[in-house]
Amino acid sequence: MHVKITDILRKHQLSITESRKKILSLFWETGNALAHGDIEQKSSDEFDRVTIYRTLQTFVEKGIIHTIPTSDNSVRYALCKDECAAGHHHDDHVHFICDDCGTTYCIDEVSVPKVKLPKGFKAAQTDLVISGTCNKCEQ
Amino acid sequence: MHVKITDILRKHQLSITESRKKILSLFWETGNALAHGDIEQKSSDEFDRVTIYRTLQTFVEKGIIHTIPTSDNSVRYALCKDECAAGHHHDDHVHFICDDCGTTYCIDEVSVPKVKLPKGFKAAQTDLVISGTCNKCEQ
DNA sequence: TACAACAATGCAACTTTGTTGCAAAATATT
DNA sequence: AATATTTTGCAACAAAGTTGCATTGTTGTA
Repeated sequence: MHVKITDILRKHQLSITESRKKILSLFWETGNALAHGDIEQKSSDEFDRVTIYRTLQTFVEKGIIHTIPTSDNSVRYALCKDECAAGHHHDDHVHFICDDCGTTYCIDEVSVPKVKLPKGFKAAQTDLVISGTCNKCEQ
Repeated sequence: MHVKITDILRKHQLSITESRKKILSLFWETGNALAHGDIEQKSSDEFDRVTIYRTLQTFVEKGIIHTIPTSDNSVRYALCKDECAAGHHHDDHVHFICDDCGTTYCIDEVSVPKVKLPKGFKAAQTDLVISGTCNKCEQ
């Protein structure tokens, strides 16, 4: 498992550091999306806040993680699929945010439908974010 | 025009105040979505920052405006259609954010396609946000 | 129209979130 | 193992958002 993580970093031409390994493994273990705050809590003062900001930024630029827009001023991040390359994200799956527990899922099974835009509008990225109740909070 | 604005406030059982009239008319005049910062600038020290926060919050609760999720930690707000009621928003149109000029459009012509979710997931709200280049920034 | 009841505003103080520059430490390269 | 490069932590700051409370403004009623 640990080997896998350093491989990912190497693959994206990033030097192997403690913080990058730790933060990347957090995403790996959690499975779901994480906000900056989540990472700060889970790494519990292991790293400086600034380091987390910069690491996330680097990961996004390199195509290791992608952002998920939200309406509550807490952008979330999730692991990209292999197809993602630096600068060009291909995350055409749906994201689901649970109103109860706050967990953010990547619904890989469902892909974002293509949308026709009015003349002159050119789409670069499309995000479909659904909020509601997840399968754990549902009774 | 001014009559219309007070009517909207009255219709949602809100008392008519200067700040509410001003902020609501800003949305009306602009047509596009506005972030908190935009409103702060456009009302140029006419009101306290706190008042703007609270006014926006009230408008969302009452169903006068709705939020548009973004990936840059600057939630935007736009006028709801008539069908929106307090607590229940029905904004099933697409939102477009221009990467160049930052303008956020409500693309009313296009409606959000329905999506099948895995078992146990119940959707309350669906947001389709597209970013790219708008028809003004396109040459 | 004036008055009482209520709601909204402004202010101050504070918390949280995000940013920048620079010296120290860690990583990579030879 | 030694040097060049990158990353980190610290400090200081800027921006964004929140809360309590006294003051002001709004509404409904007499």
